[in-house]
Amino acid sequence: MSDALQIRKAPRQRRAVHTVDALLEAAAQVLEADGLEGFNTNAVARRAGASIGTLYQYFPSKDALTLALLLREDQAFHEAASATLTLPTCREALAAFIVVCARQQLNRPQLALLLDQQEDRPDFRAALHGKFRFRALLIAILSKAGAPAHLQDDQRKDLAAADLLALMRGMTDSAGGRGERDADDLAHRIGAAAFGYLDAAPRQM
Amino acid sequence: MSDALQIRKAPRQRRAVHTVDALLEAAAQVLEADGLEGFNTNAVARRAGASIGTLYQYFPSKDALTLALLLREDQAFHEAASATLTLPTCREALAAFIVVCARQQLNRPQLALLLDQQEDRPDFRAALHGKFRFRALLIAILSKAGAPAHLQDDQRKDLAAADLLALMRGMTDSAGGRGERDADDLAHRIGAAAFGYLDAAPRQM
Amino acid sequence: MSDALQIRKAPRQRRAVHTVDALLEAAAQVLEADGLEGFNTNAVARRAGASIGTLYQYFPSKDALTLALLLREDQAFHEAASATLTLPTCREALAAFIVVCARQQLNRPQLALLLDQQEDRPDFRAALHGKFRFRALLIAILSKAGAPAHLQDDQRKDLAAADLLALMRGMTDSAGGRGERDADDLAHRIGAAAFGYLDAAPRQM
Amino acid sequence: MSDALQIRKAPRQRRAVHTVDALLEAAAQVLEADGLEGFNTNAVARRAGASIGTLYQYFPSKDALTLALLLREDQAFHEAASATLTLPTCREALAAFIVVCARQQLNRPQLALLLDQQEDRPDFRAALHGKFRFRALLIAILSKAGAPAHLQDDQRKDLAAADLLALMRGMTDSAGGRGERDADDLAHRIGAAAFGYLDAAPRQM
DNA sequence: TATGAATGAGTGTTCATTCAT
DNA sequence: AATGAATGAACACTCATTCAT
Repeated sequence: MSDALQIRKAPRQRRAVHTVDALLEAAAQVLEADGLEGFNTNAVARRAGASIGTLYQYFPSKDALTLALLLREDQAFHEAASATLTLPTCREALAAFIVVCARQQLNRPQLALLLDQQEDRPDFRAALHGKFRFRALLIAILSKAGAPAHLQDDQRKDLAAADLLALMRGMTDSAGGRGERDADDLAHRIGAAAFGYLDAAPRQM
Repeated sequence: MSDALQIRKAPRQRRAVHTVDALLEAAAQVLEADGLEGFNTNAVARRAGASIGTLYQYFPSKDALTLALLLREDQAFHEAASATLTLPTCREALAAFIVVCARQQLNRPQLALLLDQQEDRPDFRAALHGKFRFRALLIAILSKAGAPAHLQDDQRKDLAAADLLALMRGMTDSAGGRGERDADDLAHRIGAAAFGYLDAAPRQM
Repeated sequence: MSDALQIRKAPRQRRAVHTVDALLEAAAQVLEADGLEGFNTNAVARRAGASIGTLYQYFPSKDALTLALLLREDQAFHEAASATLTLPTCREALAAFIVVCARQQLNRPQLALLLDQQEDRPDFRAALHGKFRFRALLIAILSKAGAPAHLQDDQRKDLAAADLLALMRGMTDSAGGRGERDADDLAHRIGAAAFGYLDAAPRQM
Repeated sequence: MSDALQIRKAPRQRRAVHTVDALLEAAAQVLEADGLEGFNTNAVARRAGASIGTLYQYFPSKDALTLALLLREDQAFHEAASATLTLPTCREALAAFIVVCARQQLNRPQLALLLDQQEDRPDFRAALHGKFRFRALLIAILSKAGAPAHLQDDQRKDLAAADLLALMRGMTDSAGGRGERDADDLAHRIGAAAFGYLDAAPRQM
């Protein structure tokens, strides 16, 4: 279980690097085109123009392939999202973060949706810092100057980060599914909900 | 495609009604316990104490079974949600609607999550008025007295309904996945985001 | 691992019983004809005139099938061997035991040889009392009247039983491989070695 | 069939000799560590620190590798066994022969067991004089002074050699499998059976 | 000469679905 | 109406072997 999700061997020759790339891109395309039910290793290999044996030389299992795709897709996304941390205030950073997320999602919406669902699988959760890295990012943003007073508490901050992430994910997935293409408009609407969430008074219990 | 998703025959005898109920409840339990990957017709029949042949007498395909389960789960939910239409103002109705959704989701969170995902399948979308019924409901709520002025436009109302639904779904699924149990607290947080969304000024383009 | 080797479901209808029998006999024939390397589930199903799905309805894995075959082959053999316990003296019982073994082995020599090898697999050892039942039998025989004095010690008895079993197995497998057909002659030669073994003075250390 | 089992090319350079040795030793280790089911060419090459291509430069097939290993393991063994021919009497030579066998087997028991089984494969039998060489040796021993009178007949001598070899193989494999380490004690027990076999009167038919 | 990337037939196994009883 | 035996296409994965570099 531990190494069953790791890449099997690092490609050394240039040809091999190209093959791995082709396999990952093929995986993305199959997932987009045929959904989870059409996502099988034979189809991925075929679309990559590789043999099934080649696929398994680099990925020890179907799950390892999926995970590698997840990581690849999160890569650039996470870097862009991290850059928002340089902004001084909570509101600025959050707004920028939302824009980054919306753009990412509308880029390849079908793919993003399916990968979002895969990220929730417990075995992936374990092998992945991804989701949690995004949450950590959001927590850092909520710790910046100008954050609502009631978010001083770490526990509340944690919950707020989870809520905001979920809200964003829900809205972006839905927008992607409906074929929206204007990321900035989507970001604006998400921002409305997110800032509404932050500015609301906490519930009195 | 036309009848492949319809129930095969209406159960006439009381015993048959009971069998169908048992099959649906078994389907729900298998889905909750073993997830999508453990959800297969043999397992459902076994858990229902019925034979696989019996299952196929009432459901012409696995998809028909899934769809029937979806409808069953939406039934009570939809009724409770409809009741909120009796409330006079938009804010009251929306608040009540959110409470209903949160309670529904936290009732059987795992099941609700998986069914939410199934609802997105294109073939189900087509055969299902469900999702759209909820959207229609929400549109009706947004047409009540006290709704933001910028939602006069039908197209904007449509978009807002989709956004709010997505936002709620994202937050409830996430809360359910984290094991939250306090539906009213969850509803309060969702409300914060939802009303924030509604009260925000529309984007100037 | 625990139930992966057990039969999956007991056949209820007469047709099913027949199918299971056919599968086991097909397994035996494939093993005899094509050896371990030709022994695969598809070949077994094909020879049984069944589909691969049917095979897996009764045997949850290839190993379960192999194990079931092992048990089937040991069944009659073990019963006949047990009957030798009714004989009064150690020498009579052992002689009879050897005859039973020789006959069993020369009956389907190729099959017996391959099954002997399978019996040594650790996972089968665990799931099987078989081999040990034979050893227990032999130990009981060595405890009868007329057994050599130096076999009073339980540990020595144990070792002697293992040695005799191994000796018999080696000689019968070899005879079977060479195509011998005269079980009584083989038994006579085995007896010579076995009684020589028993009558020899233990080593002075 | 003719050259598929032969070594592909004799290693000329010293480096190549070393490579072949490393491959054979790696084969032995893989066989010991992981059994027949873990014994594959990729694993052997990896353990030898060579590439799969290199392996196939020296061994045209997996079987050729196995066969070469068999020959290597028999080499020293056969030489030691041959030396017993210098002893004058049948009993002395046989006793010495047994000791040599026991020591060989307990040296690397797991390996010896698996190679014993491979030796029985028909295609190996054909390509191998090994087994028969040992039988020839034993026949020579049985022709020495002091051999039982009833072994004058060549056919009987042949059968006795086969029986004794099988008996020894059975007992040594079993002892090795049980983890025995005292080769001399094992040899003593084998001797008891072997001499018992020789001294017994032939069966009257 | 050595490498390791690539191949693809083959194997174990699952599961939706049918149909004789 | 209910059963459960049977089917077989489909899929994950392995491994002996080849060949361009």
